Amino acid sequence: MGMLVERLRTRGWRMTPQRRVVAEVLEGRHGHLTAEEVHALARERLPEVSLATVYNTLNELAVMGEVLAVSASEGPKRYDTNVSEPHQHLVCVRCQALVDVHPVGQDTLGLPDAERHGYELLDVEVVFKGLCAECRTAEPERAPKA
Amino acid sequence: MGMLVERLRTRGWRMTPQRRVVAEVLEGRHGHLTAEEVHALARERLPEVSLATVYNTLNELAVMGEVLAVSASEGPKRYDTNVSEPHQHLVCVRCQALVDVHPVGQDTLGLPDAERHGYELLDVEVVFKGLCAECRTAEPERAPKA
DNA sequence: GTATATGCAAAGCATTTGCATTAAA
DNA sequence: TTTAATGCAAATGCTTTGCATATAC
Repeated sequence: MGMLVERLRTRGWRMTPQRRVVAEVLEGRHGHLTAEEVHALARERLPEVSLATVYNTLNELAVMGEVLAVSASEGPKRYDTNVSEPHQHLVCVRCQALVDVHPVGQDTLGLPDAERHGYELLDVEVVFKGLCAECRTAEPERAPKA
Repeated sequence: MGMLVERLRTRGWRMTPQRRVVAEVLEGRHGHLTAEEVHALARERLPEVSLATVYNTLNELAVMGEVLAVSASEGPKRYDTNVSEPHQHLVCVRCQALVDVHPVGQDTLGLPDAERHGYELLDVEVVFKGLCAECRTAEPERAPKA
């Protein structure tokens, strides 16, 4: 059984079959799944699990910092299980395929005081946009990829 | 009358009262308005204009590059009229107040080949997240600000 | 036993769309 | 006169919520 499930239980998270199965799906696949995809995979193991519960669980995991909700400008949110390693995203503008890229230009993290407008700076989100290899050649539309 | 309206007409854009009024609202206010806000302001001048038309018009302007659709992770899209000057955004995570900040760490625009995963790079979006001055002190929730 | 999670179905929000009507060119 | 834009209301896609039931602790 996964470390994620352990960690959550020790934090006093009430463990149910539904929550366990969601945690296991996330732990198994390191990807960028949508709520629907998590739901589909969770159902393979536990057919009764509802989409509402998947959403609730993903939101809780996000609050606990165990998962990162990535909102591409198009389409549904993706849930990123890679929370330990700092990274950024590269998204295909055509098919929404998403990959992790690793910090280059970390210096962007600094915004000079003169540019802070009184804000307390918490984070920077950097999203690279492009066309993935398949979309550079293909004509027809494709389904999004994790 | 604004230069925006002129420019659009010379590009062969069919000019209607609705479109003109939307263009004028955008030109008057340099801000980051939502579609609803644009609609409200447009109605002050032309009460019959519909929300659907505002959406259609904003989308067309975005395709023409006259406006930039900014999707904050929370809430509706903001339409940014500042398209000439390269800049980035700083968003309050609490009230969604949004300000422009000016390119620092432009070098982020480069993603080394080794990190490109076969993608053709088109753009980078950099969004700084923080707490605005008001939210740093205030307790109660506030309405979003342009 | 009690607090909390679940499933369902309905509501929500932002946005798009179909279609008959109207108006710009 | 032709081609395209409008308004409306309904449909869409994603996500949240209310509430009665079920269940982990």
